Amino acid sequence: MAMEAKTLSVPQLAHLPADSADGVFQAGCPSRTVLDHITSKWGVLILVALSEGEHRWSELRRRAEGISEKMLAQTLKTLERDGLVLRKAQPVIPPHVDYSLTDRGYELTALLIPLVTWAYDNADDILDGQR
Amino acid sequence: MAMEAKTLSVPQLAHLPADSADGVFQAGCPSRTVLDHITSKWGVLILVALSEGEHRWSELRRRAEGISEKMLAQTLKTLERDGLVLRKAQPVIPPHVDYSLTDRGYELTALLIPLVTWAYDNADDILDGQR
DNA sequence: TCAGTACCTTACTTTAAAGTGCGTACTCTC
DNA sequence: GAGAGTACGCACTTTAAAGTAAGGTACTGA
Repeated sequence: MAMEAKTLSVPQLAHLPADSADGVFQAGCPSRTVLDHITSKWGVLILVALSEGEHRWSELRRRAEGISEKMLAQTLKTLERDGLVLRKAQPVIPPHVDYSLTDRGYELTALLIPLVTWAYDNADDILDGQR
Repeated sequence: MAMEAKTLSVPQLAHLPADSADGVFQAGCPSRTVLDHITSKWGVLILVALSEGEHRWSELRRRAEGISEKMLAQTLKTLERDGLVLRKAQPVIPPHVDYSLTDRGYELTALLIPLVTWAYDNADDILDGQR
């Protein structure tokens, strides 16, 4: 049982399914747009935050430290338009709005979270190696 | 009435390992920098291209359609500094330089490829839903 | 000789992303 | 009745990312 920690069994052959996703290399491919949205600085953070459950506007603002109100609004709007985030507004005063993930959003965060975790785990090593 | 079709069996409790990667939400966290590199527009494409094996400069240039020479140079330099890409230059003329992934690079692309594949598979759906 | 290839670098310009600050229309607390 | 909280929208400015264009080297093949 020793150190199972991060012994990722490096799959030297992690290929793209060449027949299907090869198109990302083409300039006009729509996947480029989608990729830009989901790999955007704040997009990643918001998606990951929402993977932990429903959040209100102000909770997200506090969670994603450093985000401005403008960027939060913009990011949420994009993700909502992409069908990744669901916006539920209650017509009360003061306003109460809940954000959560759609099915598609959950599907995506399942892939995003390992990436973020990897970045976190490797960040120090990577930046240290640059003297 | 009963048009709440979007309900989901929320299958993925794909949580962050809260104890470890939670720090990404903090403003000064080094993982933010690393995340920016590996989720950059061209960074993703170059990494995925290299996951298919060694490539020469001009091969990468052709593969990642639309990239400028400046961006290719810059992206490769960043990835090399991050210890994700290996540069092997043969001192011949005309110059011959091969780029490949390091172990760490392979580890990363193993996570990146599912993401890119997902983006490709869902791109049309996502963009169509915005009429 | 003269274009062509391979791998870049530097300088300049354009564009898109992000930040700043203000206003709104309420209500609830001090 | 002053101030804070809530969820934004809008206009403006700053800054960082990206594109454009040109140049450079040391050759090779025509």
